[in-house]
Amino acid sequence: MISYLKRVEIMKKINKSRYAILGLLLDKPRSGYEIKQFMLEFTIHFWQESDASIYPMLKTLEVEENVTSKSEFVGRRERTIFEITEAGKNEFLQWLVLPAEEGTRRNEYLLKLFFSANATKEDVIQQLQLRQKSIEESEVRFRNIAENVLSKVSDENDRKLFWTLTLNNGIMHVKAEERWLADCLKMLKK
Amino acid sequence: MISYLKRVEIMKKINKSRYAILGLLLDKPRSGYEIKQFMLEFTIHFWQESDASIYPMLKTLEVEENVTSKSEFVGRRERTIFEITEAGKNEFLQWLVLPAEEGTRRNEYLLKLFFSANATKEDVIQQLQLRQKSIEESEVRFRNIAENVLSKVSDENDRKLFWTLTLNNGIMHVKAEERWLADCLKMLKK
DNA sequence: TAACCCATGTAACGGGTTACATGATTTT
DNA sequence: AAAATCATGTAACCCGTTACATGGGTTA
Repeated sequence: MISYLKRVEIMKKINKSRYAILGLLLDKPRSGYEIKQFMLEFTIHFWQESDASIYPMLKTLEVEENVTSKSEFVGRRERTIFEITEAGKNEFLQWLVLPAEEGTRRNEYLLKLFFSANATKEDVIQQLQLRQKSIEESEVRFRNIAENVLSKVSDENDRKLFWTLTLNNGIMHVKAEERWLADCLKMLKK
Repeated sequence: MISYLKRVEIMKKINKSRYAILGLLLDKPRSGYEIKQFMLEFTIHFWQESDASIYPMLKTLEVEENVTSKSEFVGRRERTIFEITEAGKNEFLQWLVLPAEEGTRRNEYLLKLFFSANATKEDVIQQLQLRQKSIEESEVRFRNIAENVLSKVSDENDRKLFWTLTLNNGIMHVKAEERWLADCLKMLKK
């Protein structure tokens, strides 16, 4: 229980998976599997966790008494539902108002482009087109979230507003990338 | 020497620091320290390496015979200069034409915003303004690269062109982020 | 002569993913 | 009856950073 605050003092760099998970549990009780699914639908463009992070972290949070668990049946299927405690809520809220830290920026695509004086023009153009395709896919995914997913979310206490804002962020950056790609292709074909 | 290709088969996810370093050495021979400095100036917005990656990786690359090293004096100061070998060049070029992999997207700032229904309006606005400040700093940094750094680079074989394109990418995204932040503040103040 | 770069490195630690494993239930 | 999905988990492994350490050279 105690060890967490101690870790913060000593280490500086702490695991943020915990906050992503606590935040979703503050919205409502969920199973590990539901957390995974939710992230795939809503937060994929700015936050993701793998199974191998979620399940162990839920156990850790339970030991720390930040969440409690209970067994529940959906039809005949059993699953473990986790609920946030007051302690967990407090820890989450403390994190929420802290200034966000910037993560390491690593973009392999730009790294390749940076070195592309060593490639043929054809190879560079092919890479750019691959990138265009992957960006288009993101755009489709975003439109899908906007039309099919977010439209079904109820707007208690501005929750939907903030979900929309993060989605908009993704859309803006995708559009910026598209414009930039078009510019690049224009310059290369000269 | 051998082990590298074997690792690729088995593991799938391999270290990309090697390519960033090989790419810079293909440009010209450099010391570890110069590699670090160069990245801080030119690639900071899409690629970074810490000392604790660069120096050990240079040693690994030397064992693999992808680079060779020699001692050099700058004034009285000694440093180890690394030069890429034909083998190293080949490995780099093979990577260069491969499709770029997308890294994990993790943006703590957006994660907080996503959960901001649990914060006060004042806290949210403060976070947005912090973000604005950090984005402005990026913009200044980019302008500095464009005006003071890139202007001094000679344009052998399109090198400068590609360096400019990656810089433009940063600029486009910074502008997109600024517009989005302005939109957010507008929506929140309603 | 103190402060600050230059220059190179290592140990320790936590982070996070892939791959593997299991078994039940529902759908086709 | 097979395939897909639900649901949960572990082991192994690499990744990458922080913190620490060292010592010489240069500048104010």
